[in-house]
Amino acid sequence: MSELPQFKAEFFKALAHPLRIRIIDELRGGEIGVNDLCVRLRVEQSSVSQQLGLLRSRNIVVGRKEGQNVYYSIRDKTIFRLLDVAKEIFNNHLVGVQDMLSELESSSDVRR
Amino acid sequence: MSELPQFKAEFFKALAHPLRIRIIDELRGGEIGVNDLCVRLRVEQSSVSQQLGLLRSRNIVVGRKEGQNVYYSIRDKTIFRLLDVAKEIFNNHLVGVQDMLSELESSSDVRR
DNA sequence: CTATTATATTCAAATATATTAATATAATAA
DNA sequence: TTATTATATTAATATATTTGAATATAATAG
Repeated sequence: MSELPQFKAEFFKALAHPLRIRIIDELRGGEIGVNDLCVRLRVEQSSVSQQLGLLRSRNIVVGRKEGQNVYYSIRDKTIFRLLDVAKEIFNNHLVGVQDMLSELESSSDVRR
Repeated sequence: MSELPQFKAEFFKALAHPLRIRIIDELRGGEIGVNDLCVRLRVEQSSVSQQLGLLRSRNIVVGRKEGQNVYYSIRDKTIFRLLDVAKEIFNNHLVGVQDMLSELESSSDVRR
């Protein structure tokens, strides 16, 4: 039997953290240094490094050391596509909610 | 600031479980009953129901009761696309591993 | 060498999730 | 009603993850 479900689950687990998502989003524009990341995200250095470490261990991100700075980038940009599809799913859900709301409105004849 | 990262993280968390991934994959062919799911996945009923419950609570899946059976289906098929993109990412990684292996081989001159 | 700056790691406590077995509910059949 | 079948929920325990503070490392400046 395929191991793929197991791998996929672990991969999604790596993405299942708000700060990690935010970090990945920041990397859309290309390589960025740790310090910059901390400033932009307004998160303390130790937390950012921790999550970068996790992403690194899952091969989602790669660091390049230059002097005393480390610049990170996404290893496989397909991940951005993944996040975009996730956003699309949310948009669909939001539409669903709006539909529900307007149905409620019209059925109770409150409007106008 | 956007709440999207938080939502996305929770969504990915819902997908971050091998059995839940397998369940979703089974739903690609359309609606399927709980019992069928248990048989196909060779997992006991209680575990399947538990994970279905989780997926239901996250609006990923929806159940339709007919007699004593409950048939589940995916609420938004965009999720299949998400899983496909995830698979693509794995394929990329596997290629990367193969590259690594062949580099090792050639650098140590063990081959042929 | 010492101090400073950038980044990473570790640790303990809190919280969350997974697992397994047991039990509950609900529909139907006898 | 009682028994049976299908599904869902609960509870106990085990395991994993998150968080924040402290500390470690590594590069460079003085």
